[in-house]
Amino acid sequence: MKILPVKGTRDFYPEEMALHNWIVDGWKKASIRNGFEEYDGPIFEYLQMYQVKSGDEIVEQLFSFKDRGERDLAIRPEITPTLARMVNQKINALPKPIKWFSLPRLCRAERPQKGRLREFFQWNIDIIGEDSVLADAEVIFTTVDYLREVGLTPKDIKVKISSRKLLATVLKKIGVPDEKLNPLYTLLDKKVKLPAEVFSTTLTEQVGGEMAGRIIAFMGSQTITSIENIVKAEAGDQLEVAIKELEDCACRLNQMGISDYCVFDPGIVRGLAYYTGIVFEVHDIQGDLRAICGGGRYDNLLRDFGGPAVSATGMGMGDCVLEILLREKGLLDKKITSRTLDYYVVPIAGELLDEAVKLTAGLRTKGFKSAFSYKAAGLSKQLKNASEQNAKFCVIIGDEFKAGNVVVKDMASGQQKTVPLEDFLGNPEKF
RNA sequence: GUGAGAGUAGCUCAGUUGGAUAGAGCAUCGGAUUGUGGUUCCGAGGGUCGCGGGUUCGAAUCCCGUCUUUCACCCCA
Repeated sequence: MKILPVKGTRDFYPEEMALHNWIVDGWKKASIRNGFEEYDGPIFEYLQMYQVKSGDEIVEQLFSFKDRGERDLAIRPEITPTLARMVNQKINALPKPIKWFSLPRLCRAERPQKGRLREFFQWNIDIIGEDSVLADAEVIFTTVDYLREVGLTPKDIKVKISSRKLLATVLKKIGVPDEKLNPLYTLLDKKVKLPAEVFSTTLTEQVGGEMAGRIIAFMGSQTITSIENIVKAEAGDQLEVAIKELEDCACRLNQMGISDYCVFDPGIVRGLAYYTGIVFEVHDIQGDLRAICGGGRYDNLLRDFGGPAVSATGMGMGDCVLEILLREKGLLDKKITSRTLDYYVVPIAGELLDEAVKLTAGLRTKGFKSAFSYKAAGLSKQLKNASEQNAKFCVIIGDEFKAGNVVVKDMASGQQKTVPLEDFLGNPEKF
């Protein structure tokens, strides 16, 4: 009976695993050099935890089950609720600001499509307990730090930055009533995907022509300062605060040297309601992929999970879209493989296999990645095997072993020399 | 959950109007090659044509169902 892999899942054969590890290791290194510490939680939690933030419709989009004690559980579709739970549990004991990262494996019961599977990995970084936009800037910097390291340039991607606070205050000043804000966010979030006319008509249906015109003008703003042409800020009001935050953030990003990656874009809304301040997404410049990552400030989340009102800001990046983009940009063409060896030991005759096994074990004991041929096939074939496994050196055990010697061959240059086995094993790197 | 396209060897694909034993390249394994790799040459293995049903003298080919997959919608934490 043939059993297929489950829809929307991936098998990681060694080749794919090597690539996956390369991505995950990059995330990890970028996190650590930016001062984040790793955490993780269980891969399933109480189903209720995911309903707190996102409501009941979320249940349709995750894998849930009952355990034998009739508890409603769910495989984690995101890790932020776990983070909130973990931080809340120890909030008083943790030094602030809390800078944590995680590389969770997540599952969502959605229909797979481009850049979106039912099981995936996501890089998460969060800074908790710091109100300053410096924290938002640091989250953005860490994100760019990674993307830049893997070879993406300002010609490939842009960090589009806006502010939920800005959007909310602008909409209120324009005259949108509070109860219409959330449905409006959903519509505004779709602006780039909809034809301009459809967007305009739908918007007019929701708020009327006059407001719609001003909202469209706001959404088209190229700079932070030009917003005041549409709505006026007054001293001390929320709009002034929001503008100041965005300007401060831009200033920090400039100090950090990544301005060329960043752009103000009031079209960035982010789907869910819990964002409270700066929000951002990274997009490919061509714009034919979904967002590479998204994040922002969510100052109420810990409180919503039964903790104190502690501010937080963070980012999440999935592996699927990232991999598609890197492949399109030719950044995965270089060899990413787990098949490498320091030494490949070649016995020429069957009776020399004993020596090959002993020598290989000796090299491994000294910490060198080494392998031997299982059978004493022709030298030519064994050298070919060594090449295929990307061996740096071959150690040939043949006739010269009668005099206690082996031949060490540099696979890159082809040069080789005969050396006493004892000397070689004593200090392999010398040869 | 809704809609559209696709499914032939491990991979990429060919297969005439429905016709006889379903092919190629790459990959794998073996040999040329009993002391010199990345090239080359020769050979082999590998298929329930996704699965089930129907039409037909005859189906990889046509029809229906189903599964998988791709893309879009919903949603996007």
